[in-house]
Amino acid sequence: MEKAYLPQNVEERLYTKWLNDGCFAGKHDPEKKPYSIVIPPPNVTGVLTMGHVLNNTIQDILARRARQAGHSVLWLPGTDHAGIATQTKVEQSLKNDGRTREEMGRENFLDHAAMWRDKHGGIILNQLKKLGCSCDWDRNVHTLDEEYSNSVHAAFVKLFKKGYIYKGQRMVNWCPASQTALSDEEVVMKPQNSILYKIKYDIVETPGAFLEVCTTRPETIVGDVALAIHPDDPRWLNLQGKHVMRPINPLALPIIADEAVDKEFGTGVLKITPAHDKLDFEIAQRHKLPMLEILGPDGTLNDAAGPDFSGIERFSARKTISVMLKEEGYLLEEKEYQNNIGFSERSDVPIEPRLSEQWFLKYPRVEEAKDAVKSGAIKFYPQRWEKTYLHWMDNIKDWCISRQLWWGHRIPVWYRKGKIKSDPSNWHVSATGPSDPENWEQDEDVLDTWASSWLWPLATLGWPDEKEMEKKGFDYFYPTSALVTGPDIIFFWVARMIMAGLEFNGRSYKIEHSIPKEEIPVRIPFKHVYFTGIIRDAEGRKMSKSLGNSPDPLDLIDKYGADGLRHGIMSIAPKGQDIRFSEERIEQGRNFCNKLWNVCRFRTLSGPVTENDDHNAILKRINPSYFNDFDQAILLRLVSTLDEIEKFYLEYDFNAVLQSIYRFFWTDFCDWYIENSKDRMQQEESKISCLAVQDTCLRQILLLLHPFTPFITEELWTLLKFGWNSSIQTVQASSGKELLSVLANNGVSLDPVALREMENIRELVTQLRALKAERHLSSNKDLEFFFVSEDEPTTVLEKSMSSILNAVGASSLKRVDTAPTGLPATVTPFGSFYLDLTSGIDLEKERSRVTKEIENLNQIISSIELKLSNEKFTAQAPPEVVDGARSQLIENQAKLKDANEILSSLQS
RNA sequence: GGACGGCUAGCUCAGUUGGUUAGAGCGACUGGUUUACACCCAGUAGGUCACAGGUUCGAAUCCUGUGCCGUCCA
Repeated sequence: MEKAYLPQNVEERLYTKWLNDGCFAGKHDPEKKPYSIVIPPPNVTGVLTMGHVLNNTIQDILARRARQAGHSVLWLPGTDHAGIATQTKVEQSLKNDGRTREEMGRENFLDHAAMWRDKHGGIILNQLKKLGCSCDWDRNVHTLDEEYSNSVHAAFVKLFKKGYIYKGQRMVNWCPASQTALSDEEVVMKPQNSILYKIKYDIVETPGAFLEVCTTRPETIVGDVALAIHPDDPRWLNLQGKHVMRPINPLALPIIADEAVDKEFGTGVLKITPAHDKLDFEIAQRHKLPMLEILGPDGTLNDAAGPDFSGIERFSARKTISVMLKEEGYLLEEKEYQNNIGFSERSDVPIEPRLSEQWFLKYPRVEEAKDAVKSGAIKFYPQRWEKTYLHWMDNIKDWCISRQLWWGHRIPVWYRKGKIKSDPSNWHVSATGPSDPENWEQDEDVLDTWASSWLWPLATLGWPDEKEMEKKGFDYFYPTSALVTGPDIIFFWVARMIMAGLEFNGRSYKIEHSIPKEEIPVRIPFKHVYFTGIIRDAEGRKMSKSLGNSPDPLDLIDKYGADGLRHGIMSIAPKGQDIRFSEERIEQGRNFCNKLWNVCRFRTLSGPVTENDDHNAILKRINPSYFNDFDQAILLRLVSTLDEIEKFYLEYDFNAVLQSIYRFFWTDFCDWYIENSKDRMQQEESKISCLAVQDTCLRQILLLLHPFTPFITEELWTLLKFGWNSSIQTVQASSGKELLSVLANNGVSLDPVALREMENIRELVTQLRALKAERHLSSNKDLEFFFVSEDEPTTVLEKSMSSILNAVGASSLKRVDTAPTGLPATVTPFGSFYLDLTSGIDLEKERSRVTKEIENLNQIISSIELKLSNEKFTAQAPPEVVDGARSQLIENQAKLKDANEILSSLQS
């Protein structure tokens, strides 16, 4: 074996082997329990980010652990088409060649975009392979695949027939950059430093009188159709029936009263621009006011804004108009004002509320979707995200699902040529289209990408095609076991998938029928949702391309290995908390792998590994006559570690799992057990037995680690011959109970007392090492210690003497009747130990050290005494706590006595 | 404005229904080529558990309030 672990020698070779062996195929196997996960589909043209690394490592851990547990596992991979993002990129590349999509035409553009996708797409899938992800690649799905598209269309048609999809002229969030409508969820509110303009509107009927109106958007004045005031406002009575003159493009506008006006804002008078503001639109509808549209789709003012402004971009129009108002004396005041403006999530430009004709979806199964989570049919980890989910569900509004794009699923609605489009009797709605296509034209719009990916767990398993569902094992794998995703898409995706699952799954699809409660658990798309944290940089900022603070995971894999990266990222990912990334942690992941490699290497150097191929074969080599406290203690720790880890997995507490493995492996096994084994390797019989215990531990360690670090564990599994020609992938770590019973079957029983004794020995060794280290004698192995002890702890000591001497680096521990004077000493669970030094002792320094220890003990003792003297404590606290305090008092008093004796031995 | 999360050692974080002397890793410092591992080993220092009240025999942990940081919603 190499002296250091070299992942590049292992990872690619093993991954290829796994693929060739078909280890990751999700098969319908009635003998096994199913376990399934669908990947949150990344953007097909995206590249791997640290967020993906975290998210997919977790999924791989779940998949691999389930495989080890004997489940038939399906981890279904795929990508989505990311409508706006991809189209924007493709259009940008066209623009660089001096072309536009409009001049290419829809068909050509889509061909071009598909080619572009095939060229740049799928990179991320190969990156996931590098990371070791055990996806069933043969099942890879893309949202624009024909089959997937069929299910998107089928869902649309079903919902349309049910009356849940409708077309309407509504206020929508318009993105002037991508020139499409967006859903409410795609709008990000940002606080902005704006200017609040106070503008004078002359009252037509009363010359010289005027109203003051405040607005941050003076450019919309040319779209004003009225002014509004609250009916409770006392001024309203005087103004009833009167008109004001619009200061730009002069026109007499009515003054109206509406309860929606905020009396507190500005002057309490609101200008009504119905085509460009949500509230104004509602008010205008109530008062039957005209809709005056003054902005075009690209955010420039149009002809309706008048010849002075037509063609001017919205923000320069704002300047132009405010200057005009000022010059003409209509601008009364300008002041700085902070308000929230909606920005397009994609293009990062302010969205424009715009009146347009769009397709909307009334969400199905809202109540059932809430119930599914409330009742625990779907569990969120951490649970607190339920609140966020339910709050959104409580305030749910119809979803604008049409997008003015070409890249996506075209809406399956056709209009009869030459007839009025707005009349539904001229519509054809079907997944396959009309039989006489020459007489129809299809709707120009495509669906929101989320309106395709909300079907992900259904459609990837073949829904709604019965044959495909059968082939893909729908009934076997659905509902999926767990979903791993970020809380940032809880509305976009998680909530919508739940509703889609409830709506579409089930053979008994009936229109307008509510779901019986008992059907909820079979219709839901997943049982558990695990929300990861968001990866931030060392300063706590989100990782982004523009900041350049995101490391390339592939570079990290080259540097530290995929296992190192996986281990590192999992070690810094606390449950449900955001994660501060630091490369040092990944380095530690690599170091961990190297440590594992080396301890296994040491194992191969210590003796043959020929009898390792099954658990019993290993345990049979344990010889009870050479089975000592060290063996007892490490196996007891192994048992408790196995139990602990099982518990942590149930809570999806991966961080705790890893910590638990780390402590057992590094501290208990390497630092104590292996170190103390070295002594026992001298004799053949004790060596054989000791190596059997080592192998027992290593075997479980590899099994436990395999989900986290699949490559190195598989490699070592083979090198230590734990499986006769078989992979680690389908072998499960024992539970504590199982291990105890299999040990018992092989004549090994464990006594918990050993663990306590081992703790005492550890404390002794540590103390003696410290005594040496403080005097820079740690490399000196010929030192002797004297010790004074009142009771007879020596059996424990004698039993482990050579290991202790080895660990401390001493030639002997000699019991003496009277304390030697003038020697550095320490109090241990086995009495006072004196370091035998003939020279170089600084008595003053020794005294101050012991004095400090005495002070510390006194403090502890007095606090326990205080506690015990409190009658309420002894009466009310649980007896075991009181007893604990008492025995602790005795222990510390004994230590104090020893320490005092040591101090007096140091008086010259 | 509302909701949620965080504040524990220099840094990153554990700390399970309140119960012994609050832990780990990294970093710092000291020493070390001991039959695997310097990607390592041994040891040392380092904490008013954000702050203020309260409940309790007992609070990092429960309650109330305040402050700061972050996220989401309006």
